Amino acid sequence: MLSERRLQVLRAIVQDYVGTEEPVGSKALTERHNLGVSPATVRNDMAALEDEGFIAQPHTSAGRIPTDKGYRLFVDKLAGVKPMSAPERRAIQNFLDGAVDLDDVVARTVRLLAQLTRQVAVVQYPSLTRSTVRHVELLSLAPARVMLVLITDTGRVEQRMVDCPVPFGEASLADLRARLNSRVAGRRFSDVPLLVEDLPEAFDLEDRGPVSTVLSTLLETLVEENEERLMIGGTANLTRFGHDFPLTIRPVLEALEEQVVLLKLLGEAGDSGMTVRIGHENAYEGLNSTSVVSVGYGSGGEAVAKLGVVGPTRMDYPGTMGAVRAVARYVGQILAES
Amino acid sequence: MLSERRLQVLRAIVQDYVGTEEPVGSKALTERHNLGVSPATVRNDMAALEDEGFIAQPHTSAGRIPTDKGYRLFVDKLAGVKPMSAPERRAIQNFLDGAVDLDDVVARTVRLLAQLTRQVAVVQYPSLTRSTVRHVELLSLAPARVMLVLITDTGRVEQRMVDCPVPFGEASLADLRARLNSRVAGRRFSDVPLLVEDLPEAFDLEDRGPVSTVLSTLLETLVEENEERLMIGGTANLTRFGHDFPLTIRPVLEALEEQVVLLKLLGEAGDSGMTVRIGHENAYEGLNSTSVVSVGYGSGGEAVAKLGVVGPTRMDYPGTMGAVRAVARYVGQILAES
DNA sequence: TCTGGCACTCGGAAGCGAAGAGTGCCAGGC
DNA sequence: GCCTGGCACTCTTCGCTTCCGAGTGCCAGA
Repeated sequence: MLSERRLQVLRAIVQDYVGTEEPVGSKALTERHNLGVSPATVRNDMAALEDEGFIAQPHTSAGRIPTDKGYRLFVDKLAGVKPMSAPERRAIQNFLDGAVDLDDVVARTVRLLAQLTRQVAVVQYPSLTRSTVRHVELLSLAPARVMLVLITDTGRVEQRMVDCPVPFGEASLADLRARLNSRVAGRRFSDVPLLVEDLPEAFDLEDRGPVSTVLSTLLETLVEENEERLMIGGTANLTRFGHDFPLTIRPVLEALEEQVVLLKLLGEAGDSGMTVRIGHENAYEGLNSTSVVSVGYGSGGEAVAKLGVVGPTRMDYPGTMGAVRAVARYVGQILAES
Repeated sequence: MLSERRLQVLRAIVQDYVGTEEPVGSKALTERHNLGVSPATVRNDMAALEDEGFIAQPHTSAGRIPTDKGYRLFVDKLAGVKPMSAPERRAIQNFLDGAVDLDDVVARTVRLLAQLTRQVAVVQYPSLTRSTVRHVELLSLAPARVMLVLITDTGRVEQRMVDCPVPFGEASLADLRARLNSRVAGRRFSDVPLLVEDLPEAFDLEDRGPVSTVLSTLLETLVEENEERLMIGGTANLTRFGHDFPLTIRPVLEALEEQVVLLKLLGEAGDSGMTVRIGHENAYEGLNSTSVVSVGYGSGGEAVAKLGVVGPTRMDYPGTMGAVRAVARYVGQILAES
């Protein structure tokens, strides 16, 4: 177990390194933080911290920088979450309040997060399966062609074209619409499959074909993982990443382009509470020198999707976590209101 | 006027520079292209080209690189559009054919363009005002709350929430829906305002309020410029930009994040045919060292939106133009089919 | 008008040395 | 037993000089 002072030393190293972006030495540490001991003592502590793998030296005659393990300890034990100031909170609320629809909410959230944290922001659209159905609409566009529109309580809208094997009468369609809505409106999407299972039986034999086609499309829409959309922003912040550019930034940009990777990234994060993945803790290789701070957000108490930021492992964790948490909270409120 | 050979020299310089990314000297030129003259002669030609402002020297003892003006001449007079090969065309078609909805078409187009050109791809969603109405749907979500859903012939769907001042009866809503569709279905969005102008008069006095509210929301949706959405991709290709990284890449990333800037960029491009904007020809300062190749695409003969790529001025113009043109053509076909 | 030759310029790479930051270790003090 | 000041040592960084070569411009001759 590390002594109290050694933890203080580690905290000081992390803070200084995050601030200056340069390896920090024993002398500078004692000058900037009054630890009450001499540089020589700090040196001993540093040697111990290095033995334990919390810090490392880039090269022999340089200061120390925290390792992923060091950041992990810092986040878990040494630093809290820095709350947003009142003006900041007001600004967040004002900015988000101006949104006109779900797309706008998400877009604004991305911008906001990117600006607050000066990092890359990632916001997932409220997921279908965890939302509840507000309304299902069926539009007859052509005799054998129906458009299916799903509206969620979070304001998200999904539409899908359905080509029926045989024409579908307007009356039957209205019937289906009515029955469908009376069964599923207000229910969770994940419950829908069970709720509509026996629906075709209520129809005449001739209509069962089209009804089944529509229903199976509906179910498809629900399970389709790739409908998990997300939006990213603030990539220009990547340029503040480090000095060794192309090598660092490239894989990150590539990862950000792969929505699958990002969704997995957010998906892996714990379901409740804030998750911080540091450096190599990220499964995806390209993000090994980045940290991901993410948290769920939702209209009620329950999370319907996640949002977060991607930044260098050398980031201001307390501040970033504070911003992410605050933004998630307000987005949840906005969604609940709409 | 420049002699034929001098134009050849310019063409050779552009080609070599694009290939090697290094200033090209007179000796290398004569070796790689059989111009039939000696380096000394080429040197004279180069001096002339430099006088005219088509090429420049980064520093005294280096080779020449093309200026924006040089690229302009190259694009206008010296190079054609390189057609895609048959296998490439097939690949494009196959890739786009798999799309399930409009979002998917746009997403796939972006990926495709980025991969083909190895540059940043920008694809604008089919614009509302230039499309025609397929269907307008009104859903009653609550007594005084209506959801307006617009469906275009290109498959695009827009929805908007409408809060009515007073409750709106189900029957009246159905009436409005029917009248609205019979008037506007199949018509161009730009004609809609005129077509619905006198619609409120057909209703009872008590319903005119809600009807007007719904209609004005409809019109709002149509004119709202910021509803011009677009998608970008391939930003990882920016890392192949140049050696002087942060400085070059930063403003470009910033520009790409500003949808307004990009829309303006595409908007400025000529309405028909391919447009190439080279370096300083771009109004936006951050893109002064990039070129933008864009072209309109559409389901019929007419362009409903634009797509293009953003890359370094030092790009393979014939190849890029060929790819952009081919992709635009196939996207148009896909939209027409759906 | 083109060509070969030649002197000149200048940027980039390589080599060298001094400076400085930071460390590890040790002996002595509290 | 822990902390401290001192000291020798290690490396990186920076500036300086030198050298090399690519590329040019110009000129005289074919």
